[in-house]
Amino acid sequence: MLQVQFIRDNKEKVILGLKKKYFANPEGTIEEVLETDKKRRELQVERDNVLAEGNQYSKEIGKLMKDGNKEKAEEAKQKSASLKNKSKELNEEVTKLEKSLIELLYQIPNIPHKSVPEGKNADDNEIVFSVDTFPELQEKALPHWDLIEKYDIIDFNLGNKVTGAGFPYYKGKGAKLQRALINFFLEEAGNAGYLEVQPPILINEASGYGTGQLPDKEGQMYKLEGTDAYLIPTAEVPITNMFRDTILKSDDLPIKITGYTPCFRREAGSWGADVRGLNRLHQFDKVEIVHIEHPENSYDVLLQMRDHIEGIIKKLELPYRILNLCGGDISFNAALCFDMEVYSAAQKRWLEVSSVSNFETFQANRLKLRFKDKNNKTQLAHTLNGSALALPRILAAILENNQTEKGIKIPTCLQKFTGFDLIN
RNA sequence: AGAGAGUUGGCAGAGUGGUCGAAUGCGGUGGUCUUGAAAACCAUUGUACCGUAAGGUACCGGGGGUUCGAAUCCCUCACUCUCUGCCA
Repeated sequence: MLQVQFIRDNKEKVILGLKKKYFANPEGTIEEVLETDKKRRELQVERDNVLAEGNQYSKEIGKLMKDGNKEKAEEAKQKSASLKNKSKELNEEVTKLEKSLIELLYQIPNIPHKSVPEGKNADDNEIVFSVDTFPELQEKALPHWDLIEKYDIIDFNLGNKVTGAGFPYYKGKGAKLQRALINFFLEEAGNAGYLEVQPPILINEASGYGTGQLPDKEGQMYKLEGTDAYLIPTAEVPITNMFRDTILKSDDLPIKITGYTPCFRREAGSWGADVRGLNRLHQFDKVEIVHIEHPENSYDVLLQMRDHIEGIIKKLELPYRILNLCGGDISFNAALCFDMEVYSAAQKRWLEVSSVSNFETFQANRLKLRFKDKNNKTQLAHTLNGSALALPRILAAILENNQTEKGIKIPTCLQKFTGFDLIN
């Protein structure tokens, strides 16, 4: 959520940013925000004045009662009572305006950073880097959904029976490979200085609002009946919300946290031909990295995070590319976002395996996540996060790219975790 | 899940209707003293909104109510602790 103060001070900049994001009717929305905000402030002053007057009377009454001057006290009571009614009315209006202001602000996405490319959709994303050599597969190369069956390492039908579509069983070497990937990712993050946490995988509504999944993406999460709890769509939610309603000390920053969790996504409406096999699931595993940073450092840090993720992909020996998402494709919350994609050679497709973003103060404002700066002033921190990494598509790419006649070769970096070097 | 007791500022802990944004202690910050440090002493030390400022308003777990006036009384929800039950 943008700060009203920021919108007030940077009206034109905000409108231009919203246009870059292809937000409908930026001028009208911003105008509405500013008007609502102005009215709110005016009414608040009025209400506060009435309350101040009432407080004066109350103090007076106290004194008069003590002095035993009942008549005058009664008089003052009458006046105070009428003021009270007035302040109640004003207060209701202020509350109403505050509510509509917040609702308006919830609809407004983050303003893109200046280096976000212009563009309407995924075709306009800027390719920051791409490998130029791709694995050459034998003629009979199989897509991963066939390899999975051939080696009996993942069972979708069992998942269908026990739970439903998109909840596969990993079996034998498939399950071990999953575990190896999780361990490998966590170890890499640990070596890079991240504190490992194991967060809850259920979150409450306040947390959903804190990181921006609510109110707009409610349909993407599973809600537990009879509770206000949701299954997490990403570890970002429970990890970043660790710092909700927090004022950090200056030297607490930077904060770097990693965590492995399963992630749950309803993916309502996006089920179709493109999502066979591991390409899109309702439950999947992911290791996430989260930063809380000083505003001055956040863009350097974003690149460091990108490097970290790139390093992991390189160690896995997967062909990859890095995209700088354009204004039309970048997510609601992000100011700048890089997508990392690996090439899955049998499908002949790029698969998104990570997304690393700087939210600047957009999340922090909702979270009330602040820190004391050098001058002991309280200001909003910057939050960043990235997947490092999401498992299923990495698995798909490993299976497809590393298939040989003898079986599937396990990347060297994983072998100490799997205990085997071939799936056959 | 049942019974009882709680929830106050960074922490500990007073405060049961008016001058309480809140005693006191600890901690933090600045200063005096000292060659330096400790100790001692003095001052200062919550958050948010409005305002150029002076200042005003709100906040004592969340929400609602009673009252001219609520940290204090009432209702409700959440959480914590103790005992009982259950349990990986």
